[in-house]
Amino acid sequence: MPTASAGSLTLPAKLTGSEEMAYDAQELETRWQKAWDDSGVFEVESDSSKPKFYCLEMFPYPSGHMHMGHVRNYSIGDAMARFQRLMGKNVLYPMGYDSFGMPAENAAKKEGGHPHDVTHSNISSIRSDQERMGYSYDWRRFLATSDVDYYKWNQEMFLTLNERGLVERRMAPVNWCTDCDTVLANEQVKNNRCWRCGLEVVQRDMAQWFLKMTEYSDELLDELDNISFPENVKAMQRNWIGRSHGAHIDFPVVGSDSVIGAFTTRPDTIFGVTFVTLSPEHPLCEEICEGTQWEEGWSELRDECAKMSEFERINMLKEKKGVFLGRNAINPMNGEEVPIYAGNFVVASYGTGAVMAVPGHDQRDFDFAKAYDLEIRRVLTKGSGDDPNSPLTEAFEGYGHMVNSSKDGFDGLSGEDAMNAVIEALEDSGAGHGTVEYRLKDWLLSRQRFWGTPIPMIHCESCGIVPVPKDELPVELPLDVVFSEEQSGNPLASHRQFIDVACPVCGGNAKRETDTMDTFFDSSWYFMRFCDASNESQPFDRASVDYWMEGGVDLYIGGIEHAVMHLLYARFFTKFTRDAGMNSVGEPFGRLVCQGMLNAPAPYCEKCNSEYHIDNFGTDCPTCGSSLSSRNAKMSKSLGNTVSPEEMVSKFGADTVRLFILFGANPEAGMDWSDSALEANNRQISSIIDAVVQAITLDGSPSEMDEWLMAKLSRNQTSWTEAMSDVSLREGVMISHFEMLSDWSWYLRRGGCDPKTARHFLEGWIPMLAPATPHIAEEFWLKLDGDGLLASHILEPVQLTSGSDSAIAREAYIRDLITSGRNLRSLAERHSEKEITRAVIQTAAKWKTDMARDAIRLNLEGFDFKTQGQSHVQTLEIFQDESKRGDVFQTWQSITTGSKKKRGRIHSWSDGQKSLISGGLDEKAVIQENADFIAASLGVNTVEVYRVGQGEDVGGKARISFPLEPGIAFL
RNA sequence: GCAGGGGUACCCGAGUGGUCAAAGGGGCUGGGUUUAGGUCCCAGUGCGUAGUGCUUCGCAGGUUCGAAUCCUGCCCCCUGCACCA
Repeated sequence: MPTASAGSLTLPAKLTGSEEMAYDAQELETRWQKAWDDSGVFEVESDSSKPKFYCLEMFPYPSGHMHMGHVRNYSIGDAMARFQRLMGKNVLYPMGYDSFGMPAENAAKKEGGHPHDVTHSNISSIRSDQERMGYSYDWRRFLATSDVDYYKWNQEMFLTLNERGLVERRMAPVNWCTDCDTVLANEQVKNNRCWRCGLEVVQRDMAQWFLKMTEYSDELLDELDNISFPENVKAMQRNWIGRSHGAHIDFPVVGSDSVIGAFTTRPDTIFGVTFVTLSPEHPLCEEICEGTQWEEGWSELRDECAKMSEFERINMLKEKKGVFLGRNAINPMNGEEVPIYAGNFVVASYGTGAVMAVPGHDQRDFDFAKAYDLEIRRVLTKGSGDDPNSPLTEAFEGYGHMVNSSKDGFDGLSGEDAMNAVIEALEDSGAGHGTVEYRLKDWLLSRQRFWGTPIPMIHCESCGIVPVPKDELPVELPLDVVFSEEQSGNPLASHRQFIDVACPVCGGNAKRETDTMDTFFDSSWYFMRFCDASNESQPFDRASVDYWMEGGVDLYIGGIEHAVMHLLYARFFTKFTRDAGMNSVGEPFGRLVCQGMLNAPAPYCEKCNSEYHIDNFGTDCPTCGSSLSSRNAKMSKSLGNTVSPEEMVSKFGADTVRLFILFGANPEAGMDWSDSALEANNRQISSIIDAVVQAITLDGSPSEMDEWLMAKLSRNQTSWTEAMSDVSLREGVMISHFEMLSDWSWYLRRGGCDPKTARHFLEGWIPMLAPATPHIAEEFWLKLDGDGLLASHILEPVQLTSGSDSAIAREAYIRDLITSGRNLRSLAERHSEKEITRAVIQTAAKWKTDMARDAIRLNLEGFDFKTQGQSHVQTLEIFQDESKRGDVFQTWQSITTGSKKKRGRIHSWSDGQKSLISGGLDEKAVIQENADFIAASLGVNTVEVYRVGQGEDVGGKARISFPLEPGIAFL
């Protein structure tokens, strides 16, 4: 038996009925973890003969320990990886660490030592937490981005980017975080605050390294239509890239050679321009007003805007403010002179930092014009009834027909036509052209920090900036660097041995670049490295990446916080490497799933509408003093409502934690932590163990329940496979861990006891338990004497047999009978003076079931009951009996067309019910055979059953009896 | 303001045209088990009723033989972006 590697067993191989499986989760789980590890069962290689599945989680930053958010992320991924292996896929499921970055550097500063050591001890601790959860990673593909084995390829990729003209060093106003002592990329600034530390960023002019991501703007945007990302992530990326189509229009400055270039998305409003607005920082401002009476006003405005952060400018300044700059500009379409203003609402960094102002058709310009008494001109009408000369009370921003054009050939045009006509005219006169603007900026890559990949560039006194030759890589981070709290800035900058270098071109004195790369560079291609993680001659082999990443990573799971940053950079990298001939992939992630928040109870004050740290449980609100209630809030350190995975695992075992996480909510949904629910899941596992032990030790003979059980297994497998394939893990787990168990219970309750059936059932069921709870599943597999490790087992779906539908329908019939019997019994009790002891069941008269069968057949043939039903029913033999005519009509109607409120039964019967009727189910016989069970379920001593007419019409129930709905009288 | 996602029973939450008075879980109620509590098991949980009924899925209309599900308008909530020209 290949399972020998599992070591000593908790249980004897053969169980007797009374024995219970001692569930020692700690022992059992670590034993199987070791068995999986020893067998190397999760190690994979490219294999073009098998369909592949690349399952990946956003790799973690190695802070001290794994937290619940990680557990959720990886439990989802592991369930999917294990599921896909069961489906016969070649599954790549790797794990690594995003280990460069500030926290390690800060820790080193605080505690002394080197970030390298801090990082490595963190990695081993988080890795052992992951191993304890039983995640099925191919650990041979382990990588840590701060290892030189990895970051040397960062440097090579950087040089490749440089070769392809995608690297640029330029002076630019950049976002600077004083707390982190470094610049930040646009994507890393949220509400003008640093994404990591939350401090407000300031603007500085610095020479920095940029990656020209904007070269891929269009593809990054357009390809969003073809990939399976959640809509909100797509929306965020679209928003971020911010493509707008429009025109660039040149407005010459009167009495000067200068020209103001303005971008507009609405060239159709060109004739409505009554002034031009520049951002106060615009270089032309000074030139225009220098030495005039207007200069002072402008410099005041500029200083006022500069003092404020961008955040304040947006939120505090509701009022439009501007100053005239003393000169006019010429509208190139009509030669009209319009005044030039500087305005506080014009953003320097978007478009050209200059706006052609059309107050009639732009609300901001309208407000500005009102404040400064400028002309508001209508050049579009809403419709035919709209008077082109009536004054506007607000800007009309929609599309409309051009009017009041001071040039022929434009009035009457609207929308696209109008815009195209204007663009064409501008292009003819050379005063402008159609163009596209993007909100996306190039990626600011350099960081003034130590713990990152050194940028492989050299500053030579005579040759300028020179790339490090590829064969001289890596440029290693020195280990002999001293960190201390007093020291700020990058210690590389004062490390002589690192800095001083000979120029690779001329051999003269040169200095190394001391900036390091943004750590998002590391995570922009790690998923490709995983495909070929031990390659020593290149970042990755093209064939490996093409195999594993065809169609992208099949499932990528992580948090929504990376919707713009990481996901956009990774997409850019995949496109650049494709164009560099390193792969043919193009899009990195085929399907992205963003897991929801994990919440846990925290003290909550309804009055103040805020949550407090859990230390406040049992006290009054620290703000207002009213009593605190409890509410679920995002698990966070600040609220202290985090739950330690280690503690939960040591208490309940990894399987319980995994089951709870997966059953608690679907991956995308938010999820509330609940101790009682966790315990309930732990009990569910115990119930499953009991059921499996019982199934293994079953001792009896076959019955008609066997077919039912196998039919249910088959159906459940089908719906389970569907749910799991779709990453609807909650639904999947509900089937595998709840419905399967309740089917088994029903089987037993109904007298099923065949060991052979039980074994077949377990062979189908146990693999379904593995994705969520792999350890107990593996243990069951061993107990069942299954073939090899369950971890490498491929599930053969159970085939439906011909009688499946009716077996299931038959049991459903009994269930329905009991359910309605129970309801009726409580009614009967009110009408009965003595205690109820027996039930008399009358099944429908033969003519009724014949009629039902007839109707089902006719319905299949496309018979039109509405028009032909009446005449058809009159041809029936039973109709000739005059005393029954009313009843016959009514029954026919109930079966076929139904009443106003209730549909005909041919529409409401399930396929199984129809097959019972068509197959001539003998209801009386079914009830008779199961009389004891039914009697017990209905709480009566005896059940009598006969067909209407074959016995006394007890309680007048014959009237009510209907096919599949017998009349029941309680006595 | 723009974009995306939502509003389902006491609560959470599944449900995209008929098999829906609506899965599952929690809570609550009753019964069993127990010395008791807890656990566990069974049942109930819109109203009505010795039965085929009535009323519900944010609000108001509409399409349909039939709507929680499709369409239109409105209200409210969450998330992201935002004087982006």
